[in-house]
Amino acid sequence: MGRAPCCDKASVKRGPWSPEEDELLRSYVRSHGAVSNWIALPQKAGLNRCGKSCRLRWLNYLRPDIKHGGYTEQEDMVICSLYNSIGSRWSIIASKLPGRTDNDVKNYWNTKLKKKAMAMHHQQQHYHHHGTAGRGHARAATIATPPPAPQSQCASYMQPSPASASSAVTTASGDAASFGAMYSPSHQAAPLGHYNVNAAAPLAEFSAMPTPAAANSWAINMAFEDMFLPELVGGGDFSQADLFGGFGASLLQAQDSRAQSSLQELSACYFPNAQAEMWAAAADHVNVKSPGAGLCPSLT
DNA sequence: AATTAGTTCAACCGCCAAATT
DNA sequence: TAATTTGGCGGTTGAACTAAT
Repeated sequence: MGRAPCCDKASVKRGPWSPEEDELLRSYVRSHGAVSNWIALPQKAGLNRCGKSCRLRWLNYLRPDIKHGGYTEQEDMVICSLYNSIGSRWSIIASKLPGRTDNDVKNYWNTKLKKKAMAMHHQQQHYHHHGTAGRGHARAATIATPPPAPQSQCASYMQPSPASASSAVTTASGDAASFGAMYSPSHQAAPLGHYNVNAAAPLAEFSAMPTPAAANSWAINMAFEDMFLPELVGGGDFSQADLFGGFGASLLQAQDSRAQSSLQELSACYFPNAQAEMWAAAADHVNVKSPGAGLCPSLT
């Protein structure tokens, strides 16, 4: 037997909210401050709605500091960077974007940004297939090839990671794995901008970010892989496919202890449960000490 | 002008973990 | 300690809207 529903779904109103309902909820929160019990709120506020629905409406729409639409290039970069690093942890990603909600970021990614990134990837694939004849490996081509014109330059930086070249993209982990596998940091070039996921301050942690005036589009003016947290992964190859799939072996072979600890810290932050098992298994093969489980303090 | 296809996004669903009883 | 309640999250859905034919 499952748990009891939080409300009687047959009797509460569902679907789009009316302006009157919005006002009831808004005025209740305004007069009572932070809501401690959303389940009890509908009755107190005079709303015929499920408490969870009220909470969602407030958090995703009625909160006064919410921003809708109009995503900036900087925000795009934050989302792509974090998605590549941690996958679809929308609440964490949204927490780094002031005024954005997890639902909004998720929708934005699913409807627009993902396509944008995929298009860039295909563009890059086309460049390597047709513009670098005779070269066997995409990465080698990038290193050997001077930066071409802007549009092609974008493509040239879009490198599938070595891990993704084999079966990584077909992992059952879905978009996070495949996208991460496609777009991973593969060199330690000085980044135009990068994001410190562990920083408490949202957006401000970007350094030397191109301004909108200087950069009409990050897709063109920024090396895509530079967005992907080189400081956290020690500058080495690191992909979502590694994280979800062959996690232990390839990562733990890294000789740089600083890189190892960064990787451990990152994975411990976001995958505390699965991560403990993986490190335990990996420890059989490599002499690496497992970090403690639990979220990073900076993320909580 | 009518129809179809594609896109967007608010809202819901179901699960999980923490808090409470 | 176990059972229950609640908050929070990510995935999914479907109505509304827009563009294409």
